[in-house]
Amino acid sequence: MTSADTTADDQSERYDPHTIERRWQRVWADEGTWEVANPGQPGFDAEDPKAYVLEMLPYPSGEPHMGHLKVYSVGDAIAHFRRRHGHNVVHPMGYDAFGLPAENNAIKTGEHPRTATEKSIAAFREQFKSWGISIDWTREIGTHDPDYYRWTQWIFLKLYEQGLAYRTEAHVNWCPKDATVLANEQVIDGHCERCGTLVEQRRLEQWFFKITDYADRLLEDAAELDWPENVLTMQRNWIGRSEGAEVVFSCEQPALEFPVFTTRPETLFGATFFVLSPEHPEIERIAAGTGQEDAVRDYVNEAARSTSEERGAEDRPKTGVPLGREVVNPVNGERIPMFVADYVLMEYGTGAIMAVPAHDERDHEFAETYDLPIRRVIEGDELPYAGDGAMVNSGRFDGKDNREAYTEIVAWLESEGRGKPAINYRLRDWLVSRQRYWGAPIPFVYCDKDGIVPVPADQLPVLLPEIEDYAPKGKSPLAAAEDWVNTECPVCGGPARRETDTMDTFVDSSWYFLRYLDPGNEELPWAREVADYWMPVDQYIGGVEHAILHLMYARFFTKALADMGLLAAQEPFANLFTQGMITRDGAKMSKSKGNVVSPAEYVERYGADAARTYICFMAPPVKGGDWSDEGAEGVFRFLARVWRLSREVAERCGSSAGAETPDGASGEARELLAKAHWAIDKVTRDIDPRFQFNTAVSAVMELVNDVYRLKDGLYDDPAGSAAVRFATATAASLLFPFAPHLGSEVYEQLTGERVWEQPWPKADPALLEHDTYTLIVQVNGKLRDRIEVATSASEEEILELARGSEKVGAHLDGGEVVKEVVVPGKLVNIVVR
RNA sequence: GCCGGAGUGGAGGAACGGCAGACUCGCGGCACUCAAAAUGCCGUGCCCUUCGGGGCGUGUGGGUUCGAAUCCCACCUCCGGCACCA
Repeated sequence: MTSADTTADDQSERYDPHTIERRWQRVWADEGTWEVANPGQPGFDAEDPKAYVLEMLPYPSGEPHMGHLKVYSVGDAIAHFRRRHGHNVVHPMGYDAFGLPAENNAIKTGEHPRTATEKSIAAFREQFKSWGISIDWTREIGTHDPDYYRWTQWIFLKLYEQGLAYRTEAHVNWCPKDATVLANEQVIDGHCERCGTLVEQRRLEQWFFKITDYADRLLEDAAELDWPENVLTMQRNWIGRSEGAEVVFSCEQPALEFPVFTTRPETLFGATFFVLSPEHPEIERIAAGTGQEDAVRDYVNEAARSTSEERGAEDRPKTGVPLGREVVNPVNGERIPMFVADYVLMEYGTGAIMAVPAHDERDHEFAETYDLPIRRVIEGDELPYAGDGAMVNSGRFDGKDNREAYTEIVAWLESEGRGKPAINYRLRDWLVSRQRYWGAPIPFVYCDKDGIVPVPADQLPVLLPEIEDYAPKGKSPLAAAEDWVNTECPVCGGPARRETDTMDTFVDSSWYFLRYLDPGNEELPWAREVADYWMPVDQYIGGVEHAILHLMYARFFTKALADMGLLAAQEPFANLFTQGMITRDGAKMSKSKGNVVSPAEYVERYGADAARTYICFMAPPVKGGDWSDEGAEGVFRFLARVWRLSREVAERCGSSAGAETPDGASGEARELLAKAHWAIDKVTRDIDPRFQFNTAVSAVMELVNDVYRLKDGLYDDPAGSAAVRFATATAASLLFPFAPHLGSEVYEQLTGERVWEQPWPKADPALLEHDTYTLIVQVNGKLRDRIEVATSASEEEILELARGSEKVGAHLDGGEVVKEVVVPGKLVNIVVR
């Protein structure tokens, strides 16, 4: 179309999302429509039930992408839905503003991470507002704000008081490119989660949070959560609880005891050798004086050099070196040789294992390689055999079932003081130190006299110093800020040095949902009565990529904070919804593939309502969805169709106040009202328990299609006209959670009312019932006829009608009727032979 | 290897064990128009058809059932998670 074709008059007749969207956004901003009061504040209504609707907070980098549009579109629909069900809804927004990308940018360009971050925040905020998301903006936070990280530091100190934060030297994952340590959770296949660089092992003094103390509670309480099963499974696997026994092997020369963890204590008689991890602290002592010193040292050094990926490689042959010593098997006094081998990990169990080659695949492989004895102790398939069976070669346990032997052997070990039942976890403590600039400083100082000293709470926040050079040098860039580093000890007043590491940004996001509730509180991170009113989050929405990291850390924090008496909630997120990823041409959107669709571009072209509604319509939100420009445009056309309908209906039917279901309709008017109530019922059920927004939107499309189909025959009759107006207003009302601007516009046009102030419509059961229905008639399970029958018809009557059908008769074909199945309200199936 | 999830038209996707393919896109047709766009309406799984209808169809092969996309078993493919955790 050329501009010459467009007259001024045409313009006013065209659906113009920008005008409509700006108009309503201004109303909501001016009136503070989405602001909600806390307990004790004016306007707070204790009578209403509460709902905390929360999407995962965004990391502000550049501009929002489609994933953001999706998560906030989904969350906003829920927030609107709950509000119109009479809930006090808190729906806040903030920014996970510390982190590496801003800092890496600073290294490249010299731009302060704060400047870049705040630029991004401004862009995010502006776009979120242009999307019309119903956020209470008075609660906005940024985790990089000293008013926020002051409390992150405060919580760190609280954890320290409780013994849940500690500093120790440990083998840690080190990313040479980012020049920082990483948590186990941030190492993917031996590579840095962020930059993909191969991770190295280093031994460093680091801060940890003792999440392992909560392993059992994190595991048990997961059962109570209304979360997707796959997320719960991932968390269970990550915690990796295994039950077994600790068994003590002793070494005579040098005199040492070696506890090992095993899940198969009943195979103890099959232990034919013993293996230590290369990182085991006693290695050198054991090998000393055996003539194996050099070989062992070489092996240990080699293991230290190799990366965790090399060591973890799938088909890597087992290697090891004899230590030249023996340990004694406590069940039979047998001496078995000791080895050092890198298939034993120092981080799990005790860093030592008893090797049972007959019943463990790895031990078997090692025994084959080094020609070590293999002794079967459980009958069964070929070796290595990991199943159950009767015990053999196990002294007085022979012939017993292995499960039974398990219990008896553990009991016997315990009575002898050589073992006990034990539980091991895969979960490790959370390493939180980062040798980077752009994060919350860890609030401690080191004093020669007083050691590790927490910064007193009244001296918080420990502000990030301004520095010149952000480039990592193997220690934190903060170390260069001499004036800042050198301080005085809070205990003795003597000279002391500040901790120069900053916190993992997952610490920031482990409690943000609490700060939203009381963001202005200067005395405490939140007032307990406020948190206890709102918590837990009733509906949390975000990507499944945070199934382990963020969601586990936030659960841990919540439990720890509850244990300190700061909170009643034991779990942060009662319900979790994980949205699927939006792809383009079947592939993840990425700059390198050049298939990125930016929300801003689309919103500019078709409006926020169309963008949001399309996101909800393209696929069930839990699944991914492939972005198609044509499909998106189709939704825009649908919204325009609604808008045009609304103009026409307002003109033809008038815009009387309210949207009550008109009484006394019959014929097509009644049919339309019934359709409207069907849509109410369908949309309501699709939104709430099902999160099937795509079928909810399609139900509204069906309703609108029916209005178009029937309207011309109804305008002239008052009852018909009322039905058309009601159906159209209902469509707007049901569309509102997805397309809030257009929903508001149309609803106001037809009723004079504000849709968000109206309760969510309720389907009238009387209108969901029909006088007749289409009976399906099958012969041998195949559809042969459809008959319109009265809803009131009895089974006998239905059967009579079915038998009487000509089409059915043609298929009975003289066969013998052996069975007739009648499902009233649905179908008849006649079985012939 | 282990643990999840998913395979339905040309595409995205619908379908409490009971009409397979709602809704949308795309495509075809009609109306409006000088014409086009926009809009409105109709059609659109595949094959056969005497136009009444008939056959086949939800990854593959079996099974349960009056009846299976849906439940069960085996297999294939794809996606996600974990992976030397003793």
